[in-house]
Amino acid sequence: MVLRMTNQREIILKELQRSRQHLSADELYERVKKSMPRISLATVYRNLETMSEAGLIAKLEISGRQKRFDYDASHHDHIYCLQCSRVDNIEFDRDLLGQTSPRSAKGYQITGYRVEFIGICASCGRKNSQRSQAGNKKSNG
Amino acid sequence: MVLRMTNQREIILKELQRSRQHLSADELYERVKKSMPRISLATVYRNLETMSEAGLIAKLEISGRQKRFDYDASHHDHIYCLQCSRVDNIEFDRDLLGQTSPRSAKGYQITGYRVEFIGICASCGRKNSQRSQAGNKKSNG
DNA sequence: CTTAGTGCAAACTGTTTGCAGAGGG
DNA sequence: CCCTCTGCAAACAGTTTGCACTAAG
Repeated sequence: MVLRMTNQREIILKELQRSRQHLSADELYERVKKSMPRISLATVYRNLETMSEAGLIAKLEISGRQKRFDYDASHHDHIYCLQCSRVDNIEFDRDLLGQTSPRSAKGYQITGYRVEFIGICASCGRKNSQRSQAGNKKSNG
Repeated sequence: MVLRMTNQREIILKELQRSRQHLSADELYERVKKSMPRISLATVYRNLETMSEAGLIAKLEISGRQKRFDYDASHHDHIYCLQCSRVDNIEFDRDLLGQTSPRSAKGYQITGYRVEFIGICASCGRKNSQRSQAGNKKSNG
């Protein structure tokens, strides 16, 4: 049960931190392969799981999407892009929601809540407005 | 593009409504099979997709879990059980969150947000307290 | 040395798709 | 009649697992 700091584990963790993004297992695998070509995807999955259990990183489970991993294990909320699935941190007054949210409902004992913001990221927004500019003279189907 | 009300579609819809629960595609498939044994799981998936696009039902995408479908298509929030994955409706003051939540962040144009409550449902809570009663005389590992 | 961790391939879960034939309007 | 819908099987994406071998402590 003692956690060993293997080469693989270290590289995965460093790559995730270096990215400053919320990467999926396969994105991370592609990056890590560059410095360790024989690493397997299963190892990446196993280590991400282990490290998120150990609290070194956080596992993000966004509705209906591939899991992503966060170099920042502290509790915070996220926003994701409808178009490209990119995930970023978001800050808002979580306490206020905590005050107004119910403590129990329908016999449930409530242990927590998750807030996901949904939107269009800067780069997709830019692409969209370029596209609609171009399409202006034609129709917009 | 015209929606046909086939036998399959009707049975799926009625079964979902009758259940008054938030069922997954395969749970629904098992129920529907009783009155229509030759129906295929693909048909269930296709119809759930079609009907949620048409606004007849709602598709629930809960973090890191199988999709579930809601006979009530109106917008409301949900709570799910950590132990058995059961999903129920929950009511809370959504407007208040709307007022305090940001309208944009990190270049994102925010189009919505989703709140998920997490907890232990009544029946799992009961099981747990029975178990801990029984385990009281021993240790609690 | 011991036992956690690895690479590989194969399994598994949830969901989607291509196809030829069926049936709703 | 047409064209949407169906059942089936096969494909697919993301993730997990069994196994024999490797390496960290």
